[in-house]
Amino acid sequence: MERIAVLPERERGVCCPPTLRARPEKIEQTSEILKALADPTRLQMMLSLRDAKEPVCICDFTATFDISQPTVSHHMSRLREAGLVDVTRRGIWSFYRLAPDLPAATRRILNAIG
Amino acid sequence: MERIAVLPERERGVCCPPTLRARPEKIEQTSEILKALADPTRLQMMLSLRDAKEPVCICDFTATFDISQPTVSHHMSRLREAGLVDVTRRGIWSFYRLAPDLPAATRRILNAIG
DNA sequence: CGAATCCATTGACGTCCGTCAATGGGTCTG
DNA sequence: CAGACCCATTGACGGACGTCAATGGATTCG
Repeated sequence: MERIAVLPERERGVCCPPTLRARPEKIEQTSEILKALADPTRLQMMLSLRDAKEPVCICDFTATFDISQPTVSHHMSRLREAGLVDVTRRGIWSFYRLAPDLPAATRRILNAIG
Repeated sequence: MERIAVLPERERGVCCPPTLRARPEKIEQTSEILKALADPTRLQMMLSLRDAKEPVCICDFTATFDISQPTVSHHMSRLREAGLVDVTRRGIWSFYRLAPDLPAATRRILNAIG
């Protein structure tokens, strides 16, 4: 059994709680963002919007993914509630784009993905 | 009503499916990583491990978070199954650290967070 | 107006998730 | 060996999630 990097010495019954640098509120908020991204369909949507030069409409996503139109709408609602996305209606169509006021950290995560 | 950036012109019944750049398999895999991170407790744990100079044991997390010991173990199992984390047992203790072979993209996400 | 198109909402269903109490297996100390 | 300590697993439960079929509102075209 190899000795992995610097295992700390310990005494029974004594714990060394790690210091939590981030505020709990911030953690909660970040985990909401991650929840919104943690679905294959929504992730795909977000990457499409990230790389799109123009806003994209629901009908396009419906044509792309192998899921029903209500499900596409449902996912978009979740992205919107998470503040990741932005709608504009024009006639019959609903066009979506990345939220223009996306926090820097969120944008970093999005760019880190792929 | 203001005109948002370049809304594309559309014709009824004609869709413009966005091009999907990432392979579906890769998307699925990334979303698994995000699922593993998308819980406040696990996110906190991952950030602690990211910033820790030494491996951290379960008892420390149990002392830090306001959840039961089985729940702490359960979260660690999920992180391990996602390949994000690595265990070493020493006597009574189980020490965890970030997986040494963490993919570059995963590491970027982790650093992007906070 | 009537038909067609796009989209959001509702209701329902099965599955996964986060949590705990209880239990048991390992390991050290006296 | 007996007791204390650390940890993983199991089983259970309520809640959230992903999906669809059905419905209806809104808008445009003929």
